[in-house]
Amino acid sequence: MVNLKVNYDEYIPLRDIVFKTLREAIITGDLKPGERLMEIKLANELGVSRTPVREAIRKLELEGLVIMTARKGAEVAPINEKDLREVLEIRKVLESLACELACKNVQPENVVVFEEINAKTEEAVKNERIEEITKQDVAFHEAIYSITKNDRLVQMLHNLKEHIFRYRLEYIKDMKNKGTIVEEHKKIIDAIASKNVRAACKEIERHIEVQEKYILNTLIKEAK
Amino acid sequence: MVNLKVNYDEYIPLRDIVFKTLREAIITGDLKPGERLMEIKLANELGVSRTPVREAIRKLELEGLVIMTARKGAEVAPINEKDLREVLEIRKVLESLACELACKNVQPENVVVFEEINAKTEEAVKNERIEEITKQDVAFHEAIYSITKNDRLVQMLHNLKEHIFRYRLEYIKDMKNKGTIVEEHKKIIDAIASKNVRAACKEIERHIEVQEKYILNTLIKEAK
DNA sequence: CGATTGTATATTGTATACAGTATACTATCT
DNA sequence: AGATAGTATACTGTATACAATATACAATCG
Repeated sequence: MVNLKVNYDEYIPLRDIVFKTLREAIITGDLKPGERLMEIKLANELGVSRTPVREAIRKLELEGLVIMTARKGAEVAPINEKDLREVLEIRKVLESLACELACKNVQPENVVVFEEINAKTEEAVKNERIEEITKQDVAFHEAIYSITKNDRLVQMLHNLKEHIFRYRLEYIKDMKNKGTIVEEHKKIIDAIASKNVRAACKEIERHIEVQEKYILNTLIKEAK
Repeated sequence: MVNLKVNYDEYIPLRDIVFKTLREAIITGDLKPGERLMEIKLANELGVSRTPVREAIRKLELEGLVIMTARKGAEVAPINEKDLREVLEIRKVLESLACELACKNVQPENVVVFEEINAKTEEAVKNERIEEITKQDVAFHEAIYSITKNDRLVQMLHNLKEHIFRYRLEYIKDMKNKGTIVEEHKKIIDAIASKNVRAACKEIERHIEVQEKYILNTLIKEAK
């Protein structure tokens, strides 16, 4: 018999496509903070009916990317310093937990992967390829997540990272800090490789704090 | 002029009512793990149309309380040891963060509130009033959250706690551990009152670990 | 001219209708 | 009898229709 498995993952409901599309638009800033999300308009633009749009908005609401006002509708959640601080405060302890779990589960082959990613990051930094730096940075953190064996944690970190992205796109353009990323990642890799939980947590927290500082600088600059 | 503020919070969309109703039903076990959530059936039972039911399900999906299968529908997420461990692992670090922030922000009057709640808990334990113990336990943790000044953290902890509730209802009935709650809370209060971050974190983590142990015991017993 | 009311329009909230797929059951064939 | 195909039914996915409310603008009154 031929292996003709009907791939169930193949079918993606419109609501999920709309959800991802809108989320992407919010994260990239295509939809600006405060901008209203009008169902009919979005439906027309996306070529679907209101139903999938509404369902997508419900999810965005729970993710905190849009704010609902009863009978008025949804608007893109504002970004501000308080929000950023809150998210990073949480992300810091969750990334730290991820590192702790990574220390417990790490295998030699994982370390190889970490180092490969970091080599690519270094390369990207040399060539000043910002897109690539971002991509590899994400890949690095994902690689850590993947060995935590805590699916819910991974999901939550994904979610938080998307929020950060709303800010980070600006920050990453600031090339001043690009050199330190590689070094910071190196320290984290070493700590995890040697299963040094304390050091790993310390380094990842510092790593996030560095980010925080740069992003806040950018925010303040923009406000001026 | 008369103060006739039209309370905007007064109006609650059906989808939110349905959402809360279904969530409650899942948490209390009224809707059992694995049970299918059929839209028409639920709509009829609740006396609404499918639309608000669907939107509520979308939110439950993102909260992880229901699992979607494309074109088949939603079913109540199963509860199992892995899920519980994952949630508690996360909750531990987030509660710990909450305590850390509480240490930073705590005022004398907050401590008074903590102690009042714990006195009520002790009273409830004496009278073996399980409902009341649960209520006061929740109030205690909420009281800590309320001084963290991190709204997103509070929201996430709320969410996690609801998941735990699916398990805890069983565990709290096990009266063996009821005595220790008051002591544990006392230690946490003292640590926060003296702004001893390290001790507060240690105690809250231990507090959650105790819970975890009891819940897991209950789960294993039930599996038999 | 400013304030207020009335009215039209836009938008959300909710219900319903229609289309397509999955599931269960029955009938048929071997 | 067991397997397969056919068919009816149930349910989700999507679109649309209708109702209620918010918003903006014009008309009216003082």
